[in-house]
Amino acid sequence: MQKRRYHHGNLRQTLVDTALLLIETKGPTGFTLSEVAKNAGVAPAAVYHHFESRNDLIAEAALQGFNIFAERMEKAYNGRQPNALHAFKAAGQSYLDFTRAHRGHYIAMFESGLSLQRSPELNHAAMDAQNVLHAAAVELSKKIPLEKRPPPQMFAAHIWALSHGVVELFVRGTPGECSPFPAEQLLERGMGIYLRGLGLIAPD
Amino acid sequence: MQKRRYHHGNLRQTLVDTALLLIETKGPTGFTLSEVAKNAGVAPAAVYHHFESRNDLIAEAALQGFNIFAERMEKAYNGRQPNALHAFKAAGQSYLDFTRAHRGHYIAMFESGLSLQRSPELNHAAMDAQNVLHAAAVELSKKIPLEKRPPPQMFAAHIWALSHGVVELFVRGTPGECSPFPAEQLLERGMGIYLRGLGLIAPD
DNA sequence: TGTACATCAGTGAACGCGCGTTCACTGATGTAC
DNA sequence: TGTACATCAGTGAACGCGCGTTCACTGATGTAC
Repeated sequence: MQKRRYHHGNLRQTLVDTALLLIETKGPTGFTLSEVAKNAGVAPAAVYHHFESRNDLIAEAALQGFNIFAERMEKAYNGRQPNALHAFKAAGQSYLDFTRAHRGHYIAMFESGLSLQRSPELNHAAMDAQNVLHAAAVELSKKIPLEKRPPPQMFAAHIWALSHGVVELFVRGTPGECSPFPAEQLLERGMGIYLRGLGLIAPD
Repeated sequence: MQKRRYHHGNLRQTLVDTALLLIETKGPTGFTLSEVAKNAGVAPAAVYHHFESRNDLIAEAALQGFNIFAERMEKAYNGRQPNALHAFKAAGQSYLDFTRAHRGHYIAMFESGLSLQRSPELNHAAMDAQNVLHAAAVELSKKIPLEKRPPPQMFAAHIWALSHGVVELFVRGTPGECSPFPAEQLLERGMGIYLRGLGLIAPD
């Protein structure tokens, strides 16, 4: 690491990364602007050259999170061609992977209490992520007989809710609960049972 | 309302109720001890005659929440005899009802970040609530052929996760998302599909 | 029934702290001529 | 190539604020005799 100069060069992203680290260890309310600045080796006031406020910094972290998230889902979905069913399940599992690999982002996105309406960019990024799952659901629902086909948005919502619930209850310590089963297995089998209920997997 | 006397008479519970109201409007981090005291018409220091700290007050709110929650689940489950399937679904739905009717409690329980291990009573109350669902799952799983029967704890976890996910994503404003469907319907149909996948509902 | 007194549940003023934010500033950089 | 200068990205000290908590206190209550 070369000697610090007066001009940092990449302070904005450094601040985001530092904030993410702090969020991971202290939660969205535990981290402070001053501490972010200190850990980045910079005066608190310097932050204001790059962000309007503390919340603006969190929002940027969340924004980057949604982008990474959408990208991962997309990749997971496209990678496992040609079987649409496998691809769909892979997209669900990537939800879990993401929360593990990007805890800070996840917290900023879903547990920091910031509104997705706070900026058009943020809202757009969130929608993008959601749309990957929607598109996958639309694709998959073509294989369900028309008369027993639920709206694709609905079963995308089911899978999302199941994934999110598994994460909140059994991955993150939120209620201090430890799972009786590994989260991956829990989600995998949950999705399996659900998809069988839709008639997408043979009853055995 | 009669004139306030020097001794309140029921301050402890009043403080809890006041805190719940504040939590509902401001979230678990937005409410302050001083404000609770003020809204209860009492000096901040008075709180310390009833609670050790701010967190202790939140924990009491959460404790009461788990008790109410367990009671409701129990009632929903027992009420709809004799059909075990209906009873199970009712228990799931009561999760949703509870979060609507007791938003403050719900937030204190699941979104305040306090550990369930902080006191044996709290932990016990949380377990009680969970056990209602477990017992229901055990009962219901008897109707599944042995070889395709998942551990009852697992499918209790699935239902819990699904309910929790629906609440977090589509009832509470957490990600600022508004649901494309009413939450009740979403959960109802989600559980339906899942239970069909288990072979507990005829494929129609 | 009346009095003395221990106990309890409040008061109100104050504290130390650390937060987010502002301010006038200064050092470094890039560009026009 | 050298100089003047506008612009940018930092500094560091200070601010006002409101928080959780503590303290010595006082008024009300209940009980023993």
